[in-house]
Amino acid sequence: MIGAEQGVFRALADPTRRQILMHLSTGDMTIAEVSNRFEVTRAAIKKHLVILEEGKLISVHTQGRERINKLEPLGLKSATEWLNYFNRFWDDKLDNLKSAIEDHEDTNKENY
Amino acid sequence: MIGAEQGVFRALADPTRRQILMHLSTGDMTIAEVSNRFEVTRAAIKKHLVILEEGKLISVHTQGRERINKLEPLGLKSATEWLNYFNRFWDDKLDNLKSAIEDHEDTNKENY
DNA sequence: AATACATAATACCTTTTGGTATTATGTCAA
DNA sequence: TTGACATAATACCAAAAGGTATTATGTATT
Repeated sequence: MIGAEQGVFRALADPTRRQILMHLSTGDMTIAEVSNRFEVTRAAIKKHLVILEEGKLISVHTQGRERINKLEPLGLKSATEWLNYFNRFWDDKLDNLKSAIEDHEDTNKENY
Repeated sequence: MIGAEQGVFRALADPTRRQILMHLSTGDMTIAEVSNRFEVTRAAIKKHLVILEEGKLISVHTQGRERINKLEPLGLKSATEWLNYFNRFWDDKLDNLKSAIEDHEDTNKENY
């Protein structure tokens, strides 16, 4: 539960990086191919790719003079698990509320 | 699918803020109660709480001279949904892989 | 070997972020 | 009403983030 997710949440914090992940979900791309899909410089995109790599959300494979960037969806696991803690928490609250309502209904019935 | 999740991802990017959410999952707290659980200043915690509020992950209710901070787990919904896109994506890849293997096995059988 | 090309590395700039310290405001309680 | 207390607001600082421009490096291609 504790703390290996920092790199992932940091990587996801920037909208450009989230869009890069979306693009990479349609197929592997070189830096040039990624940056063609954005207005910013290739250098800026490269920085984003490094941060995504540090967060283990993508892997990079050198192929001649090109570097292929590949999505690693399993890298999102720690973030997903962290969020699930709260989703469970919320579900429990709803269950408790439901039980409380049912109990109340039962109580009412007893009054008749 | 597109873009209301920025506030949430921004809020989740800081480890102190994620810890605050964890603490609030055990019960509502005033600013003082939250900041007692951290080394940093009350003012710093207050700033984090504002960002969490902007991301709709908590709500704040004034009660006399105190302000009660309350977790809003539903605020995590957009982030969860965003991540689910990739979880689905990953599941599909696994399914495809599985089909491919099964197809290959079938092909092999046909050869006997 | 020479040149073009994809990427890396460096330097630099501006804005945002996370933090402290200090002062102000509003509310409770004697 | 006056003092104590919880929070707000402001000013300020250092570091990190996001970006550009420029130069360097390594790989293909001719």
